[in-house]
Amino acid sequence: MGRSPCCDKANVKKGPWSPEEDAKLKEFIEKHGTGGNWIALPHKAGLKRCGKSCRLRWLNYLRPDIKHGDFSEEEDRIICSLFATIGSRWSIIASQLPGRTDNDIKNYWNTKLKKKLLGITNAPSQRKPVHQQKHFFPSPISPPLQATNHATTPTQLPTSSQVLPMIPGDNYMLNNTSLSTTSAPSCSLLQLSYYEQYQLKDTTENTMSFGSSSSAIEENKLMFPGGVEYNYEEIKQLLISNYSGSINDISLS
DNA sequence: AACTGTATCAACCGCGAATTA
DNA sequence: ATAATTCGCGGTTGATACAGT
Repeated sequence: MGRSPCCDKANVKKGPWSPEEDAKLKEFIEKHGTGGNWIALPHKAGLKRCGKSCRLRWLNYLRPDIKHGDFSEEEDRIICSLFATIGSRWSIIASQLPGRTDNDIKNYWNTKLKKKLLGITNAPSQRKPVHQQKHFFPSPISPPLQATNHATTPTQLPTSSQVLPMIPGDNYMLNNTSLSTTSAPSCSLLQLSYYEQYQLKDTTENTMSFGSSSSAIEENKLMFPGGVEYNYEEIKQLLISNYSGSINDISLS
């Protein structure tokens, strides 16, 4: 059995919303709320729209606490930190930025921020390896989250103890080995440590974890969000050279 | 001025998860 | 327990604006 459509496609208007439709939807929701049923809402509100379309319009544009306009440096930092940690979980990222919607952040990332950070040009061959990117992630790094939030849902964020930042001079554990960061690892490498626990994938999409025991690497490549590949050995050596602890190697076997 | 390529962003689509009957 | 329904998410598309030639 196929999935039933959420609405009668033939009798539903699509495309941009008119000011009149906006006004109708806004007035209805402000008066009656959503009633917990988006599918029934357009009929009640006198709109020839799909419920999903109404929901999207309200959440992304009409609701009163929406923040429009340019993103601040601080918002950039939060987005980058979270993207580095959890990837393209836009709704979670949006929950950390009051007034911003997941759609907004997704668009902003895809059209501006990604290019700004990766230094992407139209020619992929001009992409720089990670250690040559001056600001692969913004600096300085601030903790994106408080530890007490997001403790229970399946989409939970790492706690602040799981999410670095690593601070030069502090000590950290990696593979049960104590690391000292007195040599002040660069911003890029600090941020790479986010990937160590959560994001590192090889080209066969096996997730790797620098901090645990197993992974498979083929062709010595690491795949980063955005499809950028880097040489594993290169990154490993950079990590090692930036840690002043007694670590001899970062084992992935 | 006309045309073309690129960037932006609102909106749509399909899917999995959650909820309800 | 299970099928149907609804919600919410992330990826993608398409219309429009803008920049460059």
